[in-house]
Amino acid sequence: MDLPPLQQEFVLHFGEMGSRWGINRTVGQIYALLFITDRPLNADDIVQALGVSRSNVSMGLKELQAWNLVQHRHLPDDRRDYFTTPEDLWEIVRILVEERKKREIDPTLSKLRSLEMQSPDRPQDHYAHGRISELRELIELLTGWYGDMKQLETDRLVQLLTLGAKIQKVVAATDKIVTLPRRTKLQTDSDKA
Amino acid sequence: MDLPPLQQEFVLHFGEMGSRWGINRTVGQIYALLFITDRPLNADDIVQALGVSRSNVSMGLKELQAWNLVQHRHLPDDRRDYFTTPEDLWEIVRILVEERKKREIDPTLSKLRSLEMQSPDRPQDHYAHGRISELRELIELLTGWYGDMKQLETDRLVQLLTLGAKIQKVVAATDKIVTLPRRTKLQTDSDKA
DNA sequence: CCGAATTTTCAGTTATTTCTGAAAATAGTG
DNA sequence: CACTATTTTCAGAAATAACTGAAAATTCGG
Repeated sequence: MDLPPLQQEFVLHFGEMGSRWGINRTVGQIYALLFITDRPLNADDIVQALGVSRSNVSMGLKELQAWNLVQHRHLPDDRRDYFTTPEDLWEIVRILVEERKKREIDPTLSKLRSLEMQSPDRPQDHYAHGRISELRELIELLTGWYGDMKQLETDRLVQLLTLGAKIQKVVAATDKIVTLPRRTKLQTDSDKA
Repeated sequence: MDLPPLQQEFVLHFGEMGSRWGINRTVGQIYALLFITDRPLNADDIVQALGVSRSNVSMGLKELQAWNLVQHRHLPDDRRDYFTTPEDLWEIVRILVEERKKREIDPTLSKLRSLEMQSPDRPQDHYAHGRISELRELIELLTGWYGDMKQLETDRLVQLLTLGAKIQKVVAATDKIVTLPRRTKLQTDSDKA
């Protein structure tokens, strides 16, 4: 690998982290490299920086493009493809979450719903059925919330995140003023009590 | 695999999903099985249900224990170890997030901070330095928010999630009343404008 | 402390994923 | 359309991860 120390350590770290998230090491490294580099890079720049094969880079870029995680550029008087990451970190977060949802959450929700439909309530499936419903409800609650949050402009989102727990007081204060939607059926501590 | 259809399909699905998240398929299957089963299971029950080797189950359970994801039980007049998942789904979510944070986010934060320290501002590192700071700030904001949220009782949390985007109106309404903490340095749309 | 029941470990095997070089495909230029 | 630059594909090699059976370790009742 042919990179200055700061960049190298960064790239290696995200290569490692990537592999814990089911992302292959090289793909993680390519992304990290694009992320900390000031200008668009072409495939050969990446080959040189990371010391992996040209074909590996090609496959890695293809993967990143499938995830919408890199932007494609062309420089004047240069036929080669150049790549960058979005400047805006929040944009990156949004894309990551959105793609992950599309690939993992949505199919899981379909599967859970289909499982609830089929198998018309055999007694030995009772418990499993219940757990599947609970899980589906939980995921629906979380994805519903996410759907709301993703509409927000970055400014508002940062504001909410910064508020943190204080939000609770705001809500508590306005509890009786604002009309709350009906509660879900998810079991909560107070249900048990 | 020796399971009724509903259970089998559920278990297979989460085995698959697991592998996309860097969790090995068998571990995912074991957890899914414990999750939809009404009673604690011992290792041999799992061997029988999933059709994998005893040693594989032993290693899988060890992994799940390291992640705090299973509860350990003993039944009277039985020396074998029995395992279950928490009844409360929210508890499972909390554990998952907490462990993931411990293993992935916290080390990443340390790494980013250490990178910011070292390499005393060589000009060619300027951009990388900036990106690293931005990323660190973003992660700090998110983990700070998470730290706040995890304090909340399930009830309150569900309430907030259910409010969803409406929360924004509440905040907007009380914007001038509640004292907001200082804004972070993360770039936002309005900074650019 | 002995022996049976149970769990864990681990070296070797198998399966899966990643990576490479070479060849094929594609795209741009004159 | 031919030529060159560039990217993509893909079969096989290399690396990694998962899985197994057998043996070792542990636990517990007597």
